[in-house]
Amino acid sequence: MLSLKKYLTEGLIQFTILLSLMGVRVDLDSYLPSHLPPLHEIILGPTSAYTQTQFHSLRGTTDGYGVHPKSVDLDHFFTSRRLLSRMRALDRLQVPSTELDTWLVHREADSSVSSAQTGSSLSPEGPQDLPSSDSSLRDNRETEQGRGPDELGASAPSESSELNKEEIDPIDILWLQDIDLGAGREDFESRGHHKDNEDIWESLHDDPGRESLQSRVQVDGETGENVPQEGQTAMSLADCLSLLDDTFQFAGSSEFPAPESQSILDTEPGPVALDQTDGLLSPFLPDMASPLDLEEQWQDLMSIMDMQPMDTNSSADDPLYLSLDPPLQPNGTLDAPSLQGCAQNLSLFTPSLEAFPISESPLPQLSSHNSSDINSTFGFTNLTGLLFSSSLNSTSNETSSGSLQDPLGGILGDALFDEISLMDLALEEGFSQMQTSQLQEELDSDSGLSLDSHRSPASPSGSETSSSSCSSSSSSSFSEEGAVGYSSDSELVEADDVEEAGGYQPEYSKFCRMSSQDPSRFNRLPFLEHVGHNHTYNMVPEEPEEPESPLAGRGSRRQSTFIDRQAGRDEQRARAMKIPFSNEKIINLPVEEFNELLTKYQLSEAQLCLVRDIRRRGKNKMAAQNCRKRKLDTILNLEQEVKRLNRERSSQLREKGENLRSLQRMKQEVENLYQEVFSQLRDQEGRPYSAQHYALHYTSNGNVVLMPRNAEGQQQRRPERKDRRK
DNA sequence: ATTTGGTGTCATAAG
DNA sequence: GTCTTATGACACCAA
Repeated sequence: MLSLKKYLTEGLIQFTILLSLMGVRVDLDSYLPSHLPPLHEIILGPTSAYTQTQFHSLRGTTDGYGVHPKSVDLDHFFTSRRLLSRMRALDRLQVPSTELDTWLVHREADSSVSSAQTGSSLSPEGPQDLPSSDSSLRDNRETEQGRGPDELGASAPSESSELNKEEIDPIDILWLQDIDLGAGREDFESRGHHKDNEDIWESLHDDPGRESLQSRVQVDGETGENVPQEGQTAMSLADCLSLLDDTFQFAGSSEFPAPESQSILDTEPGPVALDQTDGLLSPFLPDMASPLDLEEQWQDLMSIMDMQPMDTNSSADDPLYLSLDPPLQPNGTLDAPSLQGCAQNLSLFTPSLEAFPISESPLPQLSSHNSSDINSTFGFTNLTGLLFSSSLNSTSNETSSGSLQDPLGGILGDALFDEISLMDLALEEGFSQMQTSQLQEELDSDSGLSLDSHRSPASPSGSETSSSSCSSSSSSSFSEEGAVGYSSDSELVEADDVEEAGGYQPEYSKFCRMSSQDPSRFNRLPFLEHVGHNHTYNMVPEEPEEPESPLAGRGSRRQSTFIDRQAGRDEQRARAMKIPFSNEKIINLPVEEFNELLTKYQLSEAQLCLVRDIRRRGKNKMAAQNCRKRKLDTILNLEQEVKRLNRERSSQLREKGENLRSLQRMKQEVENLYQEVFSQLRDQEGRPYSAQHYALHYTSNGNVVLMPRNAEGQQQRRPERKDRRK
């Protein structure tokens, strides 16, 4: 019975995987036996991300920053923060986070990319932004899903949620492996993709005057070279390339002023031909006699793109032309149906495309970027350059290895992924530098962090006036905030924040406790007033000139010090010197009123000196309190800034990983299309072309040219050669 | 006995 | 020149 259950469970899981292949999401957890872990744990293994830790409750507030360091609840808060800081210290490690469920799946696909994301995207997010475990989990997932399409900038289908994509991801890997093993080919051939492709093609080329598959077949039939799939495949390749070029908008790149997509693919209707020419180069040029740097390669490519149509010049050594006419709009852009058709076409050759809504979600997002954004985001030249250089590398390897079945295979297999890895590294470093500089800038520029901003004379002077005005009527307002005279930005912010202000106010009252020695606060309390005025005999004499109280020293030292602290030494001195007005007035009166007060009474020199000292010390005491509070606020602001930057960093790392993955998928599709086209090309004798000696190249007018590899090196330097089309 | 944080005070610079 | 404010440094105290 148990084995039967197990069998059924495994079958359910496998069935779910199959359903996910078809884009159907099945929640199998509800069907699983209760003793089994959830399905995602069965598939992915148990993750700490799903372990609901109650560390959120360690913070009473949203993130704990509302708690002032001087809060009476500070022990509790710092305990929480210590735990959290430990978790943050695990930045590079696996930190429990609800985001893990997204990235652990990708780890299998490309560990190089996702590992960095996993480490970095976790630490600052997760616990800090989670007010409670339950709601945080839900919120995070919501934000994750809600943010996903936005970050992709895509009109992603609603059913292709983030989770769906992640579920399909490993399946896509299996698909790719099947393709590599040749299994996928027969598979989708057996599915009758020919017919589908033809349908798609016909739908895209409903006008008989345009290039149709049949016409291509006819032309190909003349030479006896091509089968109908070639045209479709070639069109798919062209569409895909146009998509890529459209997507990345290489034309706008100052570094690599690539031609616009329509310049590449804008082909007037004409007979499809596998012409022979000798003069064209291609970004796919695999064989490079001499290694050129990317700039030179691009110049060559540009010269090719700018070539005018060539005059026909048939020769035995000329490379073959394969004219491709992608369904372009009059303006040269691909309309939505074209995209759809391209996606479907692509999906026929690369079933993984069905798994990834690449034509819908990533591409529009990427196309929204301008070239500088792309460069800044990816930190590399462009896809064409990548393909170019990578194909070069792969070809150079091919000549030695002899395996030329996959001219672009090196792109994904070695060179491109290496470059992506390097790019990732460079991005990582650049990002860190950028973030460091950004942090520096913000620390320098942020007024909330600048001490100078707090040196605004407004608040102290305002406090001075307010307290002085209050002091004229009563002494009640001295120890109020206005008397302290410091109001920081963070204070205002936290006061505005309902969640965070709660912890701050008690602290502020505690902070105000620092002014408990102030006479006004002292006088506000009747019993303390009584102590302050009537128990001076407990005062321990501190200054020799002050007359000793006859009862001094009689009380316990502890009691005297307590009273001393409560009353204030200056207060005691003032009483000892029989100063006829309160210390509060001495300290807080404006200088004019203070001088007027001094002139009102006939004071001795010692009394005058004491009064001035009291005033100086009192003001300095408040200044010191303000200064310390300002320091604390600065520390708090810095801490919040660090937290914000950590969140920003993880978000950008996550976005970078998504972009890299979508780029890799696009490259994979291009490579698949290339292989598809190349493998179906036939020479006059009906034999397939050897990848060792021939390679497909891409021209500016949308043609794909089959060129001998040995001629490429020669023609690389002859970009002025004119295009020839039949 | 030592450490640590809070507080007051002084000295000094700057506005 | 005076007053006020800010701040580093130091000492004291209590936990």
